[in-house]
Amino acid sequence: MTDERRAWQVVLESIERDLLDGRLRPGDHLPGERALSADLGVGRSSVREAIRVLEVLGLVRTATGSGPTSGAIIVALPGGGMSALMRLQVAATGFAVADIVQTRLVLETAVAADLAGSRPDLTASASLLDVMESRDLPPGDFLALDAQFHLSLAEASGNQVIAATMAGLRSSIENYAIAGASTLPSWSGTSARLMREHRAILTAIESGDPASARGAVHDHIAGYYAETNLPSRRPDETPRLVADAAPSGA
Amino acid sequence: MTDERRAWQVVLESIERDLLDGRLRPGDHLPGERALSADLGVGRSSVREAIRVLEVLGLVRTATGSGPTSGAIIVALPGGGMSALMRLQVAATGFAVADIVQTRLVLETAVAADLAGSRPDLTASASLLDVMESRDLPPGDFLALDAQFHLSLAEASGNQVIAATMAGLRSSIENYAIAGASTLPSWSGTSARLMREHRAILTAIESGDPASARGAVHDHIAGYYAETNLPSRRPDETPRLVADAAPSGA
DNA sequence: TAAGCTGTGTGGTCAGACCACAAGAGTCTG
DNA sequence: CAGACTCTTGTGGTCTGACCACACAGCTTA
Repeated sequence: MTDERRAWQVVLESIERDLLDGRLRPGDHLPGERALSADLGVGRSSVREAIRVLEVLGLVRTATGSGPTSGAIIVALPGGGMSALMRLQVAATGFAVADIVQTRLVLETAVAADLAGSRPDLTASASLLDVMESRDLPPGDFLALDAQFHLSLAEASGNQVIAATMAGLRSSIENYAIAGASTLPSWSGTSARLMREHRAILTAIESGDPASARGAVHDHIAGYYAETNLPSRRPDETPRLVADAAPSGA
Repeated sequence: MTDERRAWQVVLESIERDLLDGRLRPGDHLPGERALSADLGVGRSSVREAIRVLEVLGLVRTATGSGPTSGAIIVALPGGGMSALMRLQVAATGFAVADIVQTRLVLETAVAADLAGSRPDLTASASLLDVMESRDLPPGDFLALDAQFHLSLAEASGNQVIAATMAGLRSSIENYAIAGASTLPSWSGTSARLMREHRAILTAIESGDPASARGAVHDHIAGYYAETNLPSRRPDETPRLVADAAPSGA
């Protein structure tokens, strides 16, 4: 009964320890799969399962071939993992869409208020708006730029955690946002309103008024989702009663 | 050049589609690994890599043996995956501890303000405080209960996304919180203060005053981390310049 | 009837074999 | 000598087949 941990968890823990102790840093290569397998005394398939987890979590990037860009490299890109996690949780009804939207409201209003207090450089955000306003875009393209705009505000705030979380929240309900666009009475009218609201958000931030920045963001997000009638939860769902031990996770 | 996607991504996408289309719901069993392998035309090892990802993300639970509790079962427990993701991102310096704390502030103050407005049942939270005050606890045990208390508030708000995110944020800096405790001049003094602040938070919520609830939570969280001088970022870190394509994630 | 045993199907793991790929070393050619 | 070419090497990606430990279901046995 030794070996309480699965073999792949041994690999994951070994890599996590190397990260915490500074033996592995972003940009470094992981040892090859065969070498890790031999070092840790586990099969190569177990090593691969651990690396797969790290890849989905946005911690490593893998590439075949030879040379300095090949192999598994530590990258620490939080966005990808957050998006995958939240999208799948929404798919499995672990997350309700309404909760996602509410969380967006909390985070984005906080970001806007923070930016209004610090007056950062928002040229990147503004140029995104220029692109959106330059020509008529189909809903999919428009919403993609819209997402980029919101993300750019989070990045301007300098908080990587909030930025990554927002990216994940957004991508998890991307399908709902796009599907909702097709139910609108007038896409051109809605998109015009969204663009006005975007400008209003920037104006409020640049005027240094946290309260009005917060309000502008709130109305912008809440307005779109109210207008598109997104599902609060799967209608055919029975009350969730899934109670079980959480996986020991990494 | 067909087969743009890796084999394990094919499996992941298939399962995600089944979830979205309602063919798989929480509580259901996944087909066996060998069956999935045959159905999708990929090797069993690729199926296992996909399932491993789902397990770490908190979407499935696997068990050996036979019978209704064995196999891979959809569970949709967001907490575990969020914790693993954030802990590893912190380990890889993708997330700065200061950003984690700031995000906690944003989310938890919002939760407190929300609770103050809705007057929910907080007996679970209160009984946790009773336990914490019943006897002198070592820092580790105390902080574990402290985390549970904060989580219970998020759960009382009913927002699963915020609750899961808070759990992940908290666990990602658990080590820092515990390490910080040992640097305190007087643990008993600090813990007494923390307990007072916990009661103050509950009182503010129950009095229905969002602003003071928000303030109480803010001071509580910010105070502890200011007192423990947690690292803002690894000191030996060069400016991060890791730019790379994000893994296509699931 | 009740206790024990065995069959069967599950995930967990390993070993080995290929493949495609990309860089670098070495070779050939002008 | 410089450039283009070829081959070697090492990487991750995948598949196959083989075990193991485990847990339940049903049968066998006392």
